[in-house]
Amino acid sequence: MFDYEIIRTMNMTGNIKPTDGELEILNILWDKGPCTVRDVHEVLEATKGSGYTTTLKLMQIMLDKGLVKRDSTSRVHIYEAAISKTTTQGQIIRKMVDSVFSGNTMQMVMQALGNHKADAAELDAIRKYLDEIENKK
Amino acid sequence: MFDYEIIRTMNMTGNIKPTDGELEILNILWDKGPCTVRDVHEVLEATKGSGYTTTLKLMQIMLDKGLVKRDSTSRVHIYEAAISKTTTQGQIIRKMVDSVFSGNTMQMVMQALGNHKADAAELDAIRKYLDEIENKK
DNA sequence: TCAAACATACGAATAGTTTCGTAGCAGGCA
DNA sequence: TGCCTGCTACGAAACTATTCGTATGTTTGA
Repeated sequence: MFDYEIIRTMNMTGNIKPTDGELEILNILWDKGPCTVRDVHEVLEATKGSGYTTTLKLMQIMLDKGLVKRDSTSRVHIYEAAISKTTTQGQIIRKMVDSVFSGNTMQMVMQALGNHKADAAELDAIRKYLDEIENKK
Repeated sequence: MFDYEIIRTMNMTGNIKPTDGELEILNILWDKGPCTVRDVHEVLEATKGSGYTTTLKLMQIMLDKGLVKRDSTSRVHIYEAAISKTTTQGQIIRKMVDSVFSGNTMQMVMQALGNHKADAAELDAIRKYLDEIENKK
């Protein structure tokens, strides 16, 4: 359907570290799927009031870094995330756990649960998930 | 015991956002308690090979930001973290959940549990903790 | 005493992120 | 055709984070 160009394939397997601004754009792309710069810009303009060329430049940099890919066969380029949402989330969690919790995932999870006011349904969902994990072994 | 100067009290209640470098230093201070620049530097030199004045400068900037406080009554200044470990961890988790999981803490927790190879003891610890949370309500 | 060692302060170079102005090119339409 | 609009490309400014060299002052021990 699209004819994507990918500048640096490196990031597809290697480590990524999207900046905050890049992450905002990735979230939009993950949410809406393939987008033009204008599509992305309209969201960002509403939330941050940033200018069109700002968004454009950022997306061009992301292309260069391999965070997004694009189809530029037509005049209006179409961008899509080049890295998966869950993979990226996992890497960000890992980095955070390493730098803030000395790599102790369980401690981070408990801290997160402690700060969050969870209702009974949410707690049950976690219990069910724990059982699933245990049964899979 | 110590006679601390605190430059900007703002950060004691307001939002903080330690950089990666600042977080490394905070971790050392949380771990070891009050430290001289040299104490901190020796750890950083071993792990990163950074220079003494680099560490010094960073700690001075952190003082200016209110991330650390120091006793400078004696020639050798003594630094201590000005923000608590658990509070900081909580804020970092919140920021991460907001920007990467659209504020959905439970989703983040499940993702973290899913990626982490937890053993039975760890899973039980979480279960016990969930019960505690539920009984407190 | 006085030189070596060690401490802080400060300025500046470097690198990365974010922002936007300007230029140049396509297409549509009066 | 020729103007208007919308698109991409590019360069540079502003800002932040990081690093380190140098200046300067204090302590110590031979």
